[in-house]
Amino acid sequence: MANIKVLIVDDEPNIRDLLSTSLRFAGFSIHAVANGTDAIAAAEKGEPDIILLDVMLPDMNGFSVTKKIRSMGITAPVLFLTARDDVDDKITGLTVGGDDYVTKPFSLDEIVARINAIIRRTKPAEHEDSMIEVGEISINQDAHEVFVNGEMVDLSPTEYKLLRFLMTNPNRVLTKRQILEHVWEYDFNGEMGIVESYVSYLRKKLDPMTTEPLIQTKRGIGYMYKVAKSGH
Amino acid sequence: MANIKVLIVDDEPNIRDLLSTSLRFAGFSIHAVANGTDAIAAAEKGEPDIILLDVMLPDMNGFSVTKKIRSMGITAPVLFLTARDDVDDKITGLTVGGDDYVTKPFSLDEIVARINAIIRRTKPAEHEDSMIEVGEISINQDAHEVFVNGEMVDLSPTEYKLLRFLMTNPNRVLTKRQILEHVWEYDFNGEMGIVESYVSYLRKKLDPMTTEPLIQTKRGIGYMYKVAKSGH
DNA sequence: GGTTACTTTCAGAGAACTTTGAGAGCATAA
DNA sequence: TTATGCTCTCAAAGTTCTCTGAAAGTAACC
Repeated sequence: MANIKVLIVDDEPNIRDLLSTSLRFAGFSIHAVANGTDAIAAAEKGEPDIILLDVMLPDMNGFSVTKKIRSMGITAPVLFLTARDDVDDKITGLTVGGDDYVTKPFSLDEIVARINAIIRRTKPAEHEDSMIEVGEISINQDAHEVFVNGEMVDLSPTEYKLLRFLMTNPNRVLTKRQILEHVWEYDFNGEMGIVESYVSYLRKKLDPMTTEPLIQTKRGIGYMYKVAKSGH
Repeated sequence: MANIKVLIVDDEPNIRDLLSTSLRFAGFSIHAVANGTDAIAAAEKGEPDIILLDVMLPDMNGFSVTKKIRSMGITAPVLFLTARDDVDDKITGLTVGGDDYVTKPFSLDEIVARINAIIRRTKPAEHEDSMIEVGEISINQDAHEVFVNGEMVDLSPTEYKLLRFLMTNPNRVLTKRQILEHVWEYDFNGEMGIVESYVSYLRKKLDPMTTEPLIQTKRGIGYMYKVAKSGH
């Protein structure tokens, strides 16, 4: 993957750090600022490939920022961060370009998935594939569709995200905490038992269609999506 | 392996010494401090590759320390040390990026394994292989899987840890006390007979699949994982 | 051989962990 | 409103693991 530059704009330091750290770890180049004025300056100077933009900023709102940078000839797509209540026609109307939006609180895996989806759409040359195929299961990330040996399976949103996270880390044990922190929203306050529940749901739906169970339990640690090594 | 610098942050002198000594022995460069303020200074000056950070510190908690050093542009991954009770709800959001956590009381072997796992993930270039291969047995540390002559063996968590410790010290006699101190948690209060029990479990599972017994008894001292010297 | 000290193995109680089902609460759609 | 689906919690039931203690086995030494 080419080096993708992401500009993060959020006034809450917690969110900014959370996003910076985990997107940097996901392989993106990060520049983070706290307000609209800095965002406009950074967009002009840094030539980001994508902008993560909080809609509520202290000095101006995200839409004004977008209009301003677009008028400057910067076409980088914008991924808006917004509170759930603010998702009205303003946003849905604005996501015409390559833009998209995510509601707070989000999950880290969700943000990474959305960024990749946007890059896929806007830079077809240097993207990652929208299909994830590991073992007997394949996922179409654009359509959110899951196929087991060619047959489609209906998953709830959470089941889908959990499966996607497991499949992007095949043959590696993931602790329940890792799973919780990637798949669930960052302010989730509940118990890890929910991971166990959702693994159970996934197994119930997937195992009847596979030749062998795909999600292995690693007692005392967590779970692992197991695939036979292809190749040597 | 490149020289890995580890910054240890813990206010309990016992724990600090325990960690310093055994991590130094494991080949890391160590710098140890007792509080958050010193940790921030040391992180800035020493440029550690990884930070071992107690969550409960006298002056500030580990979360604040992490935020502070991350906001200074230091991206070193953090391995949090935390009491088992605090894991439930307070730590969510901590293990971003390459971070991980270990609950107190931990075992020394566990700490070394986690550090190596984090370095493998964050510095794929200069890491050690996730496979340990000694004699007829190989261990995949990512998947926590053990193979004897290519065939997989199912081990319990403690059996796995014991075998890993023996295999990282081949052809060296390990006293029962050494084994107890590395494989079991540091506050383990029981008898050394448990080492004998677990060696017995391992033999029962491994010996039927090897050409000769691999764990030798050194009467009056301890045990040794024996391998024929492969031509250098 | 006989004695002693150490080691191996077994069996079992209790603890820890996992799986699953039932259901409350909530949001969404008809 | 009612119906449907989803998320999450809780608890019961099942499973596996840990550790202890005792009995049987083995090596070392006199």
